[in-house]
Amino acid sequence: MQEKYHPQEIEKNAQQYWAETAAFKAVEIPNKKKYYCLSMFPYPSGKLHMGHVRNYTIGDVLSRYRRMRGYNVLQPMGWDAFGLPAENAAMQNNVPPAKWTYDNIAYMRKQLKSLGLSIDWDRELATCDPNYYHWNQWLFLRMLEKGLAYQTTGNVNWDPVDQTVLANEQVIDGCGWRTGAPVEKREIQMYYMKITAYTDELLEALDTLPGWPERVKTMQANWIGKSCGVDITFPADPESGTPQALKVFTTRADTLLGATYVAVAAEHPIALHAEKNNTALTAFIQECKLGATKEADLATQEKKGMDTGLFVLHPITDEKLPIWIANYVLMGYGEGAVMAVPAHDERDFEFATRYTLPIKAVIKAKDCDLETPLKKAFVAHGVTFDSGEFSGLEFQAAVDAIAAALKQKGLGDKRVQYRLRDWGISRQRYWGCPIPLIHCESCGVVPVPDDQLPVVLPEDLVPDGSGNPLAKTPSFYECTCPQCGKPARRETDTMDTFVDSSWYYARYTCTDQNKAMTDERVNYWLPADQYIGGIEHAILHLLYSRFWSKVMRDLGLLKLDEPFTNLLTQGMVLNEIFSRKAENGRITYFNPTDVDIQLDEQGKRIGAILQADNQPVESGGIGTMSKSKNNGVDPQRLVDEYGADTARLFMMFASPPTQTLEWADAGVDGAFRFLKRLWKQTYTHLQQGVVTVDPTLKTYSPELKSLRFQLHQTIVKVSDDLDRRHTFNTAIAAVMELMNGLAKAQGPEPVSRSLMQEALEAIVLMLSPIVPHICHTLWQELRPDTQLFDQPWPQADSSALVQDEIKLIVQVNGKLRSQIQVARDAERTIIERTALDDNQVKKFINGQAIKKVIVVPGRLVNIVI
RNA sequence: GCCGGGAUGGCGGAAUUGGUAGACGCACUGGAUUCAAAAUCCAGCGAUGGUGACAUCAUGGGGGUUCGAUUCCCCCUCCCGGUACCA
Repeated sequence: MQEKYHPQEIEKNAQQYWAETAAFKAVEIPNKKKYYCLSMFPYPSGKLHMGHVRNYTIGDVLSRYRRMRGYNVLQPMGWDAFGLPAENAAMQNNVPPAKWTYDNIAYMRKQLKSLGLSIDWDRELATCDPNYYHWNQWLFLRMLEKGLAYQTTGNVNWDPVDQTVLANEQVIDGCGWRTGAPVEKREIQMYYMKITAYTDELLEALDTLPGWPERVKTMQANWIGKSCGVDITFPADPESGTPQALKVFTTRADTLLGATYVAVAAEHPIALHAEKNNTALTAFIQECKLGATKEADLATQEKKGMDTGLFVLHPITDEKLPIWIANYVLMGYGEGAVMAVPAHDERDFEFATRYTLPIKAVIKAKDCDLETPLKKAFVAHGVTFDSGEFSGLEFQAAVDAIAAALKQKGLGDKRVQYRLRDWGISRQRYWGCPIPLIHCESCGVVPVPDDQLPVVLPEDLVPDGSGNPLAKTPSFYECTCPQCGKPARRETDTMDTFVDSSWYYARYTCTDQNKAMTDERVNYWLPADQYIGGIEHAILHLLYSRFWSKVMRDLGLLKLDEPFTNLLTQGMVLNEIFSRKAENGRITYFNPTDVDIQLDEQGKRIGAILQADNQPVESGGIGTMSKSKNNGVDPQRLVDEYGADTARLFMMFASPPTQTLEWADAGVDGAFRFLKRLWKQTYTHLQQGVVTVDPTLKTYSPELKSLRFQLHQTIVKVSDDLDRRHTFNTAIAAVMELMNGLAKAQGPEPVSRSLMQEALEAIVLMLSPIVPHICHTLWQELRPDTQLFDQPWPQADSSALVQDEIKLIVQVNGKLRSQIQVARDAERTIIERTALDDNQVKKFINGQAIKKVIVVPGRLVNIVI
C-alpha cells in the first residue's frame, strides 16, 4: 500500500475496474427487489455546474447504498437536449444547434464519468434523437385521436421588429431582449394537451404520495387550485344597450350584495361591443394588449380601467351596475369577468378608490362592527349585514342562501372551478420535436401516418433570430397530403421541451426498443423508487410527467398510477450574478470568476469590476446557476485538483440536500484533508499487518468499550441518515467524529488491533456510497482478495450498544446547572434524589422551595423553584 | 401580486418527537515539527463582564403558549424558488 493518497491514480483504477466488470449494468431480475434511482437529466448547456454535481452525487449515494442493501439497482442518465439555449448559441457562433448540442453532450458525458457515478451508460438517451422523439410524435397522435390534444388559439409574446415569437425569458421589462422593442401580445393557433381532463386525479392522487415532500404537494395542489364557488349571471340592462348578460364566477357569493360594479377583460365580447364608436375605449383596449404575458407582470402592473358606459343589473336587487374594462381581469381564467366588491376585496378596493366607485360594506366580524369609512378592504370571512333577507348569516350559510336564491331565479348555481389550464405545447421554434401534422388545402389538418414517423428535424439549420427557420426551409415543409396526395405544407411548429422530459424515465427501461414506445421492461422498473432533482421543477415538470404517465397508463403502455414513488427535491446551488446593460437594452452576463469585488476600508463591498477590461459591472444579486445568467461554476477544476471523491464529499458535507446553497469553495480543503487522514489511518494500521476482526474478544477496556459503543452507534446513525433522513452532511460528521475517537484504539495488543480493523472496515463501508474510489482502494488493502463492491452494508452489533450508566443533565428553572450519572434503568425517585443531592444543584436551589421536579427519561431533570 | 421555502458564531452547518444552542468542518490565533516553507500534529476560538471559578446575554425583528422554544402560535422584515414559452 502506498503511504500517500493519490486520488487521480486510484480514481482511474477504480473507474477502470467498474468499467471492466460492467459493475453498473442493470438487468431485469424477476423476484429480486429493485431500486430505480432516477435523477433529473441535465440540459446539455456546455459544462456541468455545481447543481449537477449535487444532484448526481445524491443519486449515486442512494444507488450505491441500496446496492449494498441487496437491491437490484438501475441508475440511468440522459440528455434533455432540445431547447432555446441551443438556438441562442447557434446565432452567436453560427453553428447549427445540433452540433453545439452533441458537442456539449460529449464533453459533459466525460465530466460525469470522471465523477465515478454508478450509472448504466448503456441506457443513455438524448431527446433530440429521432429514435426518442419518434414516440413523442406517436403519442401526440394517439392523444389527438382521443381528444386529449386539440387546437385552439393562445397568446404569445410578439417582437414587432424581429417579427418573431419570444419566450417569456426573452422579454425584459416588457421589451424584446435583442431588439428592445415593446413586446405585443398576439393570438395564434396552437395545439394543447388536455391536462384538465385529469384535474381531479392529479389533485387527489397527491394524497397517495407519502414519499413526496409536503411543500411540493402543497404547491401542486395550489397550482391546480380547486375552488368551490358560484356562477352568477348579471342580466343585461337593455336601456344602456348592453348586448348580453354577464356571467362571472366568485368564491365570495356572500359578498354579492356589496357588488358595486363589474369588470371585464379587454378581450371580453362586451368590451369589444363597447369599443365600437368609442375611440377612447379602443385605445385603452389596445394598451391592454401591449405588454408581456407573464402572470407576475400582469399581477403587479398598475391597475387601470375604463368605464364602458354600459350597465348590467344586480341579480338580487336589480340595481344598475356599471361595466368597466380592467387590465387585471384575465380572459383565460373563469369567464373573463368579475363582480367587484370593493369593501371585501383588496384589488377591487384599490380600483374603486382610484376611480371613485362606490364602496358598500356587507360583511363584518362576528362580534364587532366595521369601522367606516373603510381604510382598507375587510377580506376575512364574517357575518353578512345590509344584505336584505340574507343579513346576519355566516360565510357558508350566506353562500348557500344566495346560491339557492340565484338558482331559483335562473341566474346562478354552485360550481367548482380550477386554476389549472390546458397545456399549450406549440412552439414557433426550430430546435424541438416537430409536431407530426400536415396542412392540406382540401383535407384540412391531417396527421402524419404512423408508418411515416418520425418526422425528422433537419440538423443543419442555423436560426437568425427572426422567425422559425423550419418555416423558411421548403425541403422540410413541402410535402404531400397523406389523404389526397396533393401538395401540402408540413406543420413547422415544434413541441414544448417539457413534452420530451415528461416520459424519459419510462424510455430508460427500454432504450433499445425501436418498434414501440415502451415494452414489458417498463413495468419491471417503474415506478421510479427515488426521483431526485431541483425544487424549481416542483410544479411544471413534475405535474406534466404525472399527467403523461396517466395518459400512457390509459393507453395501456404503463401499469401504474404515479411515476415517482419518492421524491427528493434538492435545494438550488446559487451564485452571484453580474451583468451589464447595453444601450439597446440588451443584457450581457459575466461569470463571477471573471469579476473582482471591490471593498472599502471596512471590508464592505462598494462595487465589482470585470477583470478583462477593469470596468464596473452591475451586481444582480444571487440566483440559481444557469447558462442564461452565466453564473455557473465548473466543477472540473475541483475534480482535476483534488479528485472526484473530494468534490463529492465536499458537496455532500456542505449542507443537507434539500437546502438552498450559496456557492463558496471554502471547505474543500477540509474534505480533502479528511480523506488524507482516512488514508493515513488505514496505512498506519496496516503497517503492522492485516488483522481479522475477532468477534469472540470480550476483554475490552472501558475506553475500548466506549469506542466500540461509538462505532456501532455511528453505524446506526449513518444508516438512518442515508436511508430515512437523506442528510448526508450529518452522516459524514458522525464518521468524522468516529475517526477522531479512533486514537483510543491505537495499540499493539490484539484487542486494540481487532477493534481498529473493525472500525476501519465499517468506516470504509459507510463512506463508500459517498467517496467510492478511495473506499474501493482501501478495502482491497483491508481485506485482500475481496472487493468492496460485493460487500453488504455494515450491521450494528446490538450488544455493543448496551450501556450500564447514562448521563442526565440537570436544569434548575430550565437552565443547565449540572450533570448526573445514573444506572440505565434507574427509577424516577432515585434520579430525583441524585439530582437534588448534587452540590451544584444545591447551590442554585439555595434553600428555596421546590415547586415541581420534571424528569424526562433518558434525557434530563428540571427542578422548578 | 400570488403560491412554496428559508434566516442559528467570521463562514458552511448541527441540535431527528418541545428538553445541554453552536456537533462536524472551514477560516483565524497560539504552539510543536522544519534551515525555511508547505504538509502534518496539539491547543484555543459566539458576545459581554470577570485575574479566575463563573455570571449574564444570544438562534432575522416584535409578541404569545410552556417548568422548558432554534423547534409550536400570531404579526413583521429581508432573501431564494415557481408563476404556465428558461430548463
